[in-house]
Amino acid sequence: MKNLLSVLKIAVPDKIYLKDPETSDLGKRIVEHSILLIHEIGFDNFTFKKLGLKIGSNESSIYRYFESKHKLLLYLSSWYWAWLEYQLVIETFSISAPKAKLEKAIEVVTKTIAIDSDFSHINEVILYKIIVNESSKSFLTKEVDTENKEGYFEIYKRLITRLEKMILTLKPNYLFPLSLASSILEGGLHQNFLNEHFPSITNCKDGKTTTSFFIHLVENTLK
Amino acid sequence: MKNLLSVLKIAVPDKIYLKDPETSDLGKRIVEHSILLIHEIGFDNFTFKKLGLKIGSNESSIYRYFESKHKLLLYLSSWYWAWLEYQLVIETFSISAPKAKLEKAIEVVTKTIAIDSDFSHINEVILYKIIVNESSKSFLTKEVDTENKEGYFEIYKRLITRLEKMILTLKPNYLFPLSLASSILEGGLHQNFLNEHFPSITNCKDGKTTTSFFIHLVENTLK
DNA sequence: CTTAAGTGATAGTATTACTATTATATTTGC
DNA sequence: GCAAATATAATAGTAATACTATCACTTAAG
Repeated sequence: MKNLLSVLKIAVPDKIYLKDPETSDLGKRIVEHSILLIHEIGFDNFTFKKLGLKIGSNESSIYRYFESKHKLLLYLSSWYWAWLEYQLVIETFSISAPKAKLEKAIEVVTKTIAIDSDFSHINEVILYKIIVNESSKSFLTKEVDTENKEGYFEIYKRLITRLEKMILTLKPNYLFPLSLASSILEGGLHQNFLNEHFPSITNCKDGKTTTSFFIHLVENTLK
Repeated sequence: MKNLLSVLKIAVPDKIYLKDPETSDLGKRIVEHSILLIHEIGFDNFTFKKLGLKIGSNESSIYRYFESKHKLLLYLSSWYWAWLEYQLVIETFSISAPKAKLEKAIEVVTKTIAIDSDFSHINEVILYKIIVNESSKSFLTKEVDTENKEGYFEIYKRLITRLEKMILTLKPNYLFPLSLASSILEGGLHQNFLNEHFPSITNCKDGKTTTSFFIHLVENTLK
């Protein structure tokens, strides 16, 4: 995993940024520290000015990479979904039994990320927390339809169709494979959000994991 | 339904507002037109100044009712959840068979609201669209834990525990009744969001409803 | 060694999300 | 019917936000 990712590059739709942050030291520091700062103060309170201060750089320089903080959030989200897609593919690749394959897939996309794979400047544990707490804001906007047409959500949608395929392999005549797939993905994030902020309305705690909830749910649904 | 609601008042936690908007004509116009304006331009672009302009009133007067636009969103969300709880209770009250009761409950909480009950100044069809597109922003903030302690999400949580009870009545030994309940509620909104903005990753369209997806899901899960 | 590209510094703008103050209009209690 | 309280409106002001524009300087590439 580590080896492969040191060769491969996580590919984010290039319309999201003005200049690819992976191509320079400053770009990498912008991404790295934006994750830390958004986690620290929340996306709503996050500004490029504060980030500039944190990395000892100038606000105007950050604007050369991302035209707005919203685009930066889209970048971080896309990066995460691409990374997760990669995890999904390699972890399920060698499994041929449809049920076991889908189970592994559910595990990959619903588990809380707790270990940083440490192959890059990006801290996946913190990034995952941002995804749980902020990623919905990337599509809950008035501009979502235009941005969708521009391709900003391609990776996310591709991830869902990957899950869809696995569901259909297990049960070809199931009527809601896409809805089930999107429910697993968003629902997984939501249960982990509840676990953190509203523990009184989730059972995914005290040893019972979000993954086990969804595996049980999906298995019975597709039985 | 109409008759009852003309006697009853939808009760929103009173810490959410500075002055109860139900107690004055201006207050009602604030709520009524904030729904229309948020729907029109989106919550992020919505300001009290624009609302004041729209209702021919002053920004400062609106601030006497709500201390921020975030509090207004909390108010609208709470109002909707309270209204939905009321629908849930009266629609399921007379059903004693656990399975039929839960089915009706799922129907009530996952269907797209298309008819305004017209008992008040609040347009429920438009409000529902705001809930689908904006309500997550009411809890996706850095202040969520403090606000939760203040009781701003009580109605929402109570609604989920109502669903939980119905689930447990049908299957007392089920391990995830709260998670299933919260998945139905948030998942229902999310599928309707996808239907509107990302139709390529949902099956809840073309005659197949969100409700039928969840009824199938829940029935199999609790079998 | 010239040129282009990247970065930094500074300034400026319209808007936002409020707070504060004062004035005016309306309602209520006696 | 009138004073007092309350509600609303008008205006001004503030710090911060989310940028854009310009210019200077430094570094890297041909």
